[in-house]
Amino acid sequence: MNAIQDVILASPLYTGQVSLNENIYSMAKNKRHVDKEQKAEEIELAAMELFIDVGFDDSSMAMIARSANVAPNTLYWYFKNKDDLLIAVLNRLVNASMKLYPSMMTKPLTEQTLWLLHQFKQTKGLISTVHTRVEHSPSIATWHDNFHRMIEMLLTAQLTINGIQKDKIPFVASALTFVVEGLLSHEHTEHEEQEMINWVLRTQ
Amino acid sequence: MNAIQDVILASPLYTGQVSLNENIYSMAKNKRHVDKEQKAEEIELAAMELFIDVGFDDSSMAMIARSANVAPNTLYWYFKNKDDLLIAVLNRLVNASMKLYPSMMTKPLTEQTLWLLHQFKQTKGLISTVHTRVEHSPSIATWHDNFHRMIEMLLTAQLTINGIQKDKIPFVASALTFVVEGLLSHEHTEHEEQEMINWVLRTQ
DNA sequence: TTACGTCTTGAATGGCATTCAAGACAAGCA
DNA sequence: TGCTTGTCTTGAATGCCATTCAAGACGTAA
Repeated sequence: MNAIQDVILASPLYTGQVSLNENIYSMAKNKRHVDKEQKAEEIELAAMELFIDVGFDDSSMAMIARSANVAPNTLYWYFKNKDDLLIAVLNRLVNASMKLYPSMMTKPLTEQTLWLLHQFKQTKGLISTVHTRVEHSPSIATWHDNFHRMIEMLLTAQLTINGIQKDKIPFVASALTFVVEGLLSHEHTEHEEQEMINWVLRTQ
Repeated sequence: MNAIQDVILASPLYTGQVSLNENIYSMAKNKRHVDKEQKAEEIELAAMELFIDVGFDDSSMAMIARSANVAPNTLYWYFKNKDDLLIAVLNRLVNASMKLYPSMMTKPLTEQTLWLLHQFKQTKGLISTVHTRVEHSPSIATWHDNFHRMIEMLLTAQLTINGIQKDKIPFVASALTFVVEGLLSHEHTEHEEQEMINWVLRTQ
C-alpha cells in the first residue's frame, strides 16, 4: 500500500537481530556459532524479563546471569556491557511491536497511536532509562536517534495518507511523539489518553 | 492580577526551603542550628552545581562532599540519602525560576512557555533522572506529583486568561507540558521549538 | 596427538551509597 | 569550675555493583 512502511519494516535495525557476528567471511575454524546465537537469545530474554519487571537499574548483571544460568562474567562474552545488552533488548521489543504493526496500518490514526501507546506501556520504565543513558553511552544515543527517525517516518507517512496539511506534518508528528512519551511517564486514565490523542490529531 | 498565581507562588514547596528542622518547639538545649542551615545550603549548592554539570548519576556523594569540604558521611547528617539531596536541589531550582516568573506573567503565553523551556534547559538531565527515580523513591514520586500539579495550575490559569475554550484547557495544558518535556529531552533548533509551541497554542 | 580458536568461570578490582561507632565540640547546669 | 547532654564530624567498615583478568575446559581440524 505504501512503500515507506516497507522501507521502515525492512530497515536493518528492526528485522530482528542485527547479526552479532559480522565476520562470517573470516570465520573458518572451530565454529560453534549456532549455540552462540541461541545462548545470546536466552540471555536477552532473561534480561528482557528483568528489565520489564524490575527495571534496568535494579536488574544487576548477576541477576540476569543467574536467570540465564550462566556466570556473571559470561555475559561479557556475548555483550560488550550492560548498555549493549539493553540495546539488544530494546531491538527485540521494538521488533516485536513492529511485527504486529502492519495489521494496524489500515486502521484510523487515532487508533494506531493508542495501540502504539499500549504496546510501549509495558516498557514504560525503559523510556526514561534510555533518555538517562543517552548521555553516557554513544551506542544508546545512536539507537535513540534511529528509533525517533523511524517513528518520525512512520508518522509522516500516516499523516500524509490522512491528508494532514503538508507544512503542519512535522509539528503534528513531533507533538504525537512527545504526547505518547508524556502519557507513558505520567499516569492517565484510558479516557484521558484517548481524548489527548484525539486533540492532537484534530484537523484544523 | 490573578489569585491562582499567588497561591502557587506562596505554596510551601516553592517559597524556598521547606524548613529542615520542624522541631523548633522541642529544640532547647545545645542549639547550633544557625550553622546547620548554612552548611546545608553549602552542600545543596555544591550538589546543584555537580548535578547540573555532570548529572545526578555521575555525581557521587564523595564528589559532592569534597566540593562542600566535608567528609562523605557528613552528608547523611543533613540529608537522609541522595534522593533527598536531589529534592532539595530541585526545590532550589524550581524556586529560582518561580522567583523570576512574575515578571513574565503579563507576556504572551507563547513567550512564557518558551521562557520556561529555557529556564529548565540547564537542568535537562535532571528531568529523566526524576522520571527514573520516581519508581524507586516515594519522596521523589510525591515531589514529581506536586511539581506537575503546580505546572497544571499555572497553565490552566494562563490558558483561561488567554480565552482558550474551557473544555479544551486540560488537553492544551497537558500537551504543552509534554511538548516542553519532549523538547527538553530531544535536541531541536530554537526555531523548531518556537514553531512547535505555537502549533500547540494555535487557537482553533 | 597436537594445536588453536571458542566459550566459561572463580577470583580479583575499583567504585558506589550507606551505616556504624567513636569521638570532638558547644551550651546549660551544678 | 567541672559534668552532662545533645549537636555535629569522621575513619573505617559493609555490602552492593559493573567490569576485568587469567586460567582453563571443550570442540574441531590437521
